[in-house]
Amino acid sequence: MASKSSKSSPRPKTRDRILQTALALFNEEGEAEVSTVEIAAVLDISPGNLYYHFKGKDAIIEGLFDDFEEEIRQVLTAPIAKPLAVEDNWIYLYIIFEEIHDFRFFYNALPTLLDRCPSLQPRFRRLMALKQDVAKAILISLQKAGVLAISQTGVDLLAERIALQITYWIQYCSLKDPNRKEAALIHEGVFSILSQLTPWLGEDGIAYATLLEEFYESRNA
Amino acid sequence: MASKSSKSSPRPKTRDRILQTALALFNEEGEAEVSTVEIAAVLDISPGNLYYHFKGKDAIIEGLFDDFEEEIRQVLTAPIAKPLAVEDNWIYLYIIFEEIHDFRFFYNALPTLLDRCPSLQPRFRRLMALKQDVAKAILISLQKAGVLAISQTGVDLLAERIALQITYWIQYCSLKDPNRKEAALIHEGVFSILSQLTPWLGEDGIAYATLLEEFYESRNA
DNA sequence: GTCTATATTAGGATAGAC
DNA sequence: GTCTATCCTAATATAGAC
Repeated sequence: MASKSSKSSPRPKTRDRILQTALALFNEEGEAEVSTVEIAAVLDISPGNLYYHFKGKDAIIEGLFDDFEEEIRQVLTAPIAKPLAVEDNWIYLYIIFEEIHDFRFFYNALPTLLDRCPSLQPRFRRLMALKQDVAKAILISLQKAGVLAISQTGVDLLAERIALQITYWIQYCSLKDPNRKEAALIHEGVFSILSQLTPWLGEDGIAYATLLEEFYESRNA
Repeated sequence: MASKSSKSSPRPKTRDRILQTALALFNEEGEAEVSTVEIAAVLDISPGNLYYHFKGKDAIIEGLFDDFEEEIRQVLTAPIAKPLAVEDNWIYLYIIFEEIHDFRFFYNALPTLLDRCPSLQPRFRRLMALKQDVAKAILISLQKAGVLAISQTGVDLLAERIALQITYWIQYCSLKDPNRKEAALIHEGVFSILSQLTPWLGEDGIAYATLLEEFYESRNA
């Protein structure tokens, strides 16, 4: 019942090519600025053909969301295993950011998009909640391990702020500087989020901050 | 050279009624979903009349931005006077949030809107930078006063996170729960932002946290 | 599955009378 | 300043041949 965009069939399937091209165009120009005709033109197929595969633009958007949801769920449901040290969670942030970047057209007009495709509303909301829950779970495990000296309500607030920052970091940075390279942008986002934990680390805070800055600089040259 | 939407002339001026109605509709349904014809219909004037006052929808948007920019600048350029204690800055947060809420249609599709109205791009970017600069200035004065135990780069990071959170808080909360009342939403946003300062307050942190929660509860009944 | 052709609609925008 | 009437354009969507 979900979309099979993976390696089930041999041929280059038009349906998948449509999704792929639509995604690229949406991300570049914004979903609102891209018409079905344009997608078809880029693919060098007829609009009629496109409509054979998708009932319309909304169906394409839903198809793309299927992919996004699947990938993001994989990331979010996997890592609830080993929190280790604070700095070991950065890899998940990276992956989430990359996922969001890949589907950034979606995040660039969330309210508009969700009320044009009401079926996506609950699904997106569940993803947001899941993201925040995972953040909270990680924070709590760090708290219980004595790494984070933070109160219970502090955890809730922090988890929410982190979830918000993850959601909008890429858009915010792109607004400030549209020419920013993806890698640098994501790297800085991870750094910004992790650096937020510093003041709750007590004595280890200084060491952590140093470590974090080294990590940050390491990719900045 | 700016828009005169204030009390300069006696009559109820159609131009202003257009702006006012457009703003209400944009906020409710999203800018993309509102046509010039619809605006005219709600106002009970003809589309032709609307086009007499504004070259088109983009001109209306720019007119609204003029108002927004003016108001937000007033707030942001005024307060650089007395930072006092941490908790005294909450009033500015309130006002900024209300301003953003009043023009939320704009924030709900920033990337799309800005590349449809390129003239607004540098203006909006300046506003974002100003917001972040003000946040930073306040944080620095608190730091210098010995209230905030935070490093120089810590201030930069914190100011950026705060600016981001201000920008997107309302949208984020509305996505989670569309029925949330404006007042509660803003109140919680102010609380969330201020609570972020707690861990840098050292010994006063506990007192501050308590004070903050009382402030939060006080409006929550 | 894919094409060509075309129907349908709606939004943006203007001309000219009042 | 305001209205009526109308045009233009572009996007969505479908029918029917290949």
